[in-house]
Amino acid sequence: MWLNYIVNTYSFMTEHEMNTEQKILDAAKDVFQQKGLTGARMQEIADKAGINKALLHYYYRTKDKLFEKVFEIAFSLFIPRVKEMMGSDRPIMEKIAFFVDNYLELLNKHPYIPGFIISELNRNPQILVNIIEKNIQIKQNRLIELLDDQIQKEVKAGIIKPISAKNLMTNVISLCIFPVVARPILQGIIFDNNKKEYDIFLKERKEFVKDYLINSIKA
Amino acid sequence: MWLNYIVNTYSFMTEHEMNTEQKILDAAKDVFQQKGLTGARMQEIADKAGINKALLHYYYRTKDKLFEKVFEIAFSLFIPRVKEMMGSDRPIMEKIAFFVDNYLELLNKHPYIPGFIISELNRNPQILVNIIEKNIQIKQNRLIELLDDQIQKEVKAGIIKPISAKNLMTNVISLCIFPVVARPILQGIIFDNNKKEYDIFLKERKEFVKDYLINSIKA
DNA sequence: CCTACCTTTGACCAATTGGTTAAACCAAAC
DNA sequence: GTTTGGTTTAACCAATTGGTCAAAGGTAGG
Repeated sequence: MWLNYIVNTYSFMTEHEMNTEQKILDAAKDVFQQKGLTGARMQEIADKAGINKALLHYYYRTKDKLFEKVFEIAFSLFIPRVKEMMGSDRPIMEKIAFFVDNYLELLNKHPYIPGFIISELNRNPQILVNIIEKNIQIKQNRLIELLDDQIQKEVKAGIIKPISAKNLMTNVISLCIFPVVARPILQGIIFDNNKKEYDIFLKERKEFVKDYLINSIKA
Repeated sequence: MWLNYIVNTYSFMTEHEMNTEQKILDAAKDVFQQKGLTGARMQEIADKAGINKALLHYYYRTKDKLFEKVFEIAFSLFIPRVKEMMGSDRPIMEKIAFFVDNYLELLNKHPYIPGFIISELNRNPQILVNIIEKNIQIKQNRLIELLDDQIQKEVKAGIIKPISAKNLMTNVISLCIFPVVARPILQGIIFDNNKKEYDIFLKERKEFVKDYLINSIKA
């Protein structure tokens, strides 16, 4: 089970219903992630969930509704986490170390979700607007402002070099996610398509990225 | 015209043919880029090219063949460029500055191509194998080895801090491409979906990334 | 047992989609 | 002006696909 989302949301359901719905979401997540909204087939999702196709439409009336749910779950697993991790009151350098550690672990557990989010969001940016409308606490402007206050204080205190919160956040996230999202290219071009070598590379990069980021801002 | 690829490849063609074929490739590029292989419709490509759908199949027998062509053109615009730019015999820091300048300019001209490549490659990594088979000079292992030699020399000479070529390349590429590829997310979450602000951010980031990368490796 | 309600299914449908074909078109060669 | 070759089109087709529906299955309460 990739997320006990449903368990929390619909705790009044019977065990049977929960299992079917969970099986559907699991299957849908796999298929949508690999083939995208337009490439996925309801029949394939039904097969993978071990149910009839009509039952799929019984639980989620349309393909779009099912997709929306899957996307929302994937999104809520990766994005709000940023806020949690960067919102504490520790020094910047500790925050970065903590973030890199945790985010790379999360990425290791769910390597296809960021690519899925990015792909589908590029295809239809409107999804994000809907999600943000539904889910107000996702807005992170305030986080960026607060983070920037903290950073500028630490800059003035001579702890770190001058940098904006937006640039720092972008750097941190880029260095964490891109090597996972662009794996086929980097593995193919730089690593001659050697999967094992790339796995090792990613594993070793965990410590590297942390040190690199911290050293790059240390005053 | 997004690329005079055809002109070079099929220079024996009449002007008329060239125009039709170019119109097809232009339209196909737009549609494939926005909707992906599975989301694109041959009818839409034909409409956008101002021709009949049957004519599309006259030039490119199948959707897959047309897609392959478009993908290959997009790919060859972005990937071999890395080799060109990193293959000179200048010092590492100059190479990085040159690369960032040129790549960010290229990205500004074709912001949707990297996302397109990454999306489709995640969906079907086999494409890359085919392209590399066809196009031997794309293999860049040798480049990485040479680059690593140069780096280790400069490290020993006390010019830059210790780093591997693979990590350095990954960092440079990540910091350049990710903010463009993940624009919908970053713009939505960090910039409250303010398109203009994000444009400014990307523009200002050009100098920032260059300085950041160089300072991060300077001994 | 039976009623009532939710779940599950097989059969079916209308619309879409990639692809084909035969005929029309058109420019250059003779 | 007619033949010849590639180019363009309208009409058509078979297969796929998201979605529906009526009926069957199953289960808890009376």
